Amino acid sequence: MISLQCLRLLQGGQSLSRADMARALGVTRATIGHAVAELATAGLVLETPTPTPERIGRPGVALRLNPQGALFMGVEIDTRAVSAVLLDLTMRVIARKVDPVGDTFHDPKAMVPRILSAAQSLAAHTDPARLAGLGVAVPGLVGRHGQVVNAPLLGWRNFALQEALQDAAPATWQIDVCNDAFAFASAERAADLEPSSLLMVLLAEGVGSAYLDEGRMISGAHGFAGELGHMIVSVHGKSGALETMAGAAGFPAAMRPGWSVAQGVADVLATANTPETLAALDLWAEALAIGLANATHLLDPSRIVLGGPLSVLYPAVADAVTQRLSALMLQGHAAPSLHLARYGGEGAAIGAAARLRARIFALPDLGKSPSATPFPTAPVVPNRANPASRALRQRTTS
Amino acid sequence: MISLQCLRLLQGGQSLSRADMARALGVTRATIGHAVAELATAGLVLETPTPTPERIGRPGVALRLNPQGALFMGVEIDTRAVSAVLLDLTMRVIARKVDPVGDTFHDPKAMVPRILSAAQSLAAHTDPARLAGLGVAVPGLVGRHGQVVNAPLLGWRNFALQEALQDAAPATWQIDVCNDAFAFASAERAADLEPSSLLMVLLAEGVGSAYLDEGRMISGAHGFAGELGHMIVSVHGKSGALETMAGAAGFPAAMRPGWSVAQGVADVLATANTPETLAALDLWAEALAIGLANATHLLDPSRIVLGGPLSVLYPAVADAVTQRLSALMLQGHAAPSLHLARYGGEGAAIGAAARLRARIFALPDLGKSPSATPFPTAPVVPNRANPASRALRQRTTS
DNA sequence: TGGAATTTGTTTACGAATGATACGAATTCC
DNA sequence: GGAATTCGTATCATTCGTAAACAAATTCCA
Repeated sequence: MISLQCLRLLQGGQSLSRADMARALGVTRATIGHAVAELATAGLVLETPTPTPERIGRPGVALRLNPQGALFMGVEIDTRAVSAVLLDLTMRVIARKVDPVGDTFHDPKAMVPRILSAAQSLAAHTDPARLAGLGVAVPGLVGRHGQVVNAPLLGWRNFALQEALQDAAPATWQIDVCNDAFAFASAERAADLEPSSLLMVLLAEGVGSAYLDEGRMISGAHGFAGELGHMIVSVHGKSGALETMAGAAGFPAAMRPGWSVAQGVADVLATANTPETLAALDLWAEALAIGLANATHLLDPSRIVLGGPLSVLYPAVADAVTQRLSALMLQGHAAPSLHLARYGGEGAAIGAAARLRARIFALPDLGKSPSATPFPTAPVVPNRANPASRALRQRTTS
Repeated sequence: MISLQCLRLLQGGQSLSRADMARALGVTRATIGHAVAELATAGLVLETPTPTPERIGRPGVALRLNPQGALFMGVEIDTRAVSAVLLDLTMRVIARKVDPVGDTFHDPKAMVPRILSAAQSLAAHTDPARLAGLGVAVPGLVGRHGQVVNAPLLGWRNFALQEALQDAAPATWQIDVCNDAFAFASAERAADLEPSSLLMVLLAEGVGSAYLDEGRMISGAHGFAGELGHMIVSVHGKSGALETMAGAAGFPAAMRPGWSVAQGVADVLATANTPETLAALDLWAEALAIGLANATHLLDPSRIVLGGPLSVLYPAVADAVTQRLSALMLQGHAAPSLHLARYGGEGAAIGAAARLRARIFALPDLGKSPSATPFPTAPVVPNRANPASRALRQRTTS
């Protein structure tokens, strides 16, 4: 129990000594000693070559996450490719693979082996015992059990993707299928040091979102929360779903028939000074500001993070959006800060993997009765009959 | 730790035997025996006169919450009165007091003693040692620390009400100041047996809301979440904040100058068949449906509960609202069910008290290090040197 | 009517986790 | 080089929960 708390202290990449942890958790150093020994034999933490002594007294031994302690695969599915990444415990991408799909994306059943083969080729880079599992991000409505309820872009309806993957994948892999905005938000969350109230807005063909309240994902009763794109807004007298105005599919002037999102965005940037484009951007800014204001009044995030292909247009309208957003805010209601996402095109795939990573740090749900350990705690280096307290000491004793 | 879990099992008013609890929590009966003895000496649970033997074998002893185990006061503040209720552990109102305020409500500082005197007169009904504290519901923006940031109806700005009450109230009282919609939602939540994803919408002069995701209140970064009334919507070409269309202050045709909400509502009901009123109700239904659809796409509640004075008009438009709401829902997105609130005019006061009650059942926040017990566990009947296991047995041994 | 079967609640012995305390180790200060 | 300080560990006591056994209260059935 305490060992999990210790692990959580290292979650953000910090280096702490045992004594630091003891102070942070309000327990004795002895207790931390046991917990760390446990984590070390499980291969989840490492001692680092002691950074800076500085203070008087015996310097502590810095502990950090073992990057190789656990590995996670993340896959993003869209109409062009299956993009997969392999993530280590410190959130570093250590391998990637993009597998273009032709027209096969229409058939979810046919995509299952494609997803798994992309994953398998990443899995080859690492020790299978350390591989926690596979996360998949899908653009569309995904239920609590990873079933794709409706993914209009892909043309999928009611397909139990998580179940299908679970059946076909190695039994040791954990499988998690989720909405792409949820995944993207998880990536941002994992990179945060402290939990915050964060609204992730994914600007792609549609407009998706995910809200993390104090670091906790708000998924709703069915897992469908965050459909910001379907909010009805009215811009310059025209009323309709936000994503018909702020999403790529409805971006005025930019999205010519047959163009990809990237082409449209490139064209907008190339013609950024023409009156036509300026007007279109202004309309976009207006729609965005109203949508974000509505979401802010309902959710009160401290930060809004914009991601997705269209978000590269945001700097062009940043001033207009923030200004209108502030103007729309209720008296006393603080306008959240607006940023671009930390991760770019790979964000959803990284986030899908990050969701699995988060399980390792997740507090047990005290609501339920019995729960298995989130990760098999097999030692990286099998040591015979060690009293656990000697598990680290290689560096010190050598 | 286990004793809290036992308490939580009884939260909804259920009667369970020790063996039932052991099965539910996946622990041995011995463990439950200890935990229950602890709860019994703390005066939080009681044995009941054994309801129904039924099954073969020795019948279990039914346990339930001791209604007198803890008492909570809740106060609602509006422009007409300070309304206070005294709630027991089983959510029953055991005393009430309405203290009309004249024009003094404008001065928050002057309201502090009025709130406390109303509370004191309720506190006289009960044992001070069993009185957990006082919850206060305020119509307006309330920050995380119970400071009223902006309450337009009352004309309050930036007043640290919780702090002021804490200073003036008896030191043993816990004080909690929150938004009225949050309070109302807490009342509904407490009456639920299972945690659900519930959107509470409070239809008063303004339109407030509160969302509970799987039973957990979503309060936002500053505690300002739920300002549904400030969502910009467009109804029949007219665009503006939802509460100017669906709130009493902006209810067309009904709210004549100088009328109270109650008068306006009565007038609407009296003239429900005139074309004018029908048109007004239709507009109201339309605005409500759009607001609820927007909120549903963002939050995905399984239930929406309507409360507040205006909610009595809802049955007149129920069909229109549910129909339009369904029509606006995204393909695959389930429309939530719509209900009227369980509690009427006292809902906010009851909810303010229920928030304190919820603390007794709250799981400890594993994020923080040291936490005091949420409730002083002084025995109701001081028994000398009892080995705790004999604490109940009165009924059995007599 | 009286045992057999069954379920409940408690008791006793034991194991695991954590705190308290003491001690050796590693470093700075002087 | 010694005093001061901090770190990590070892040892013992305490607390919490389990396992197993047992007494109690009831139904079933001859």
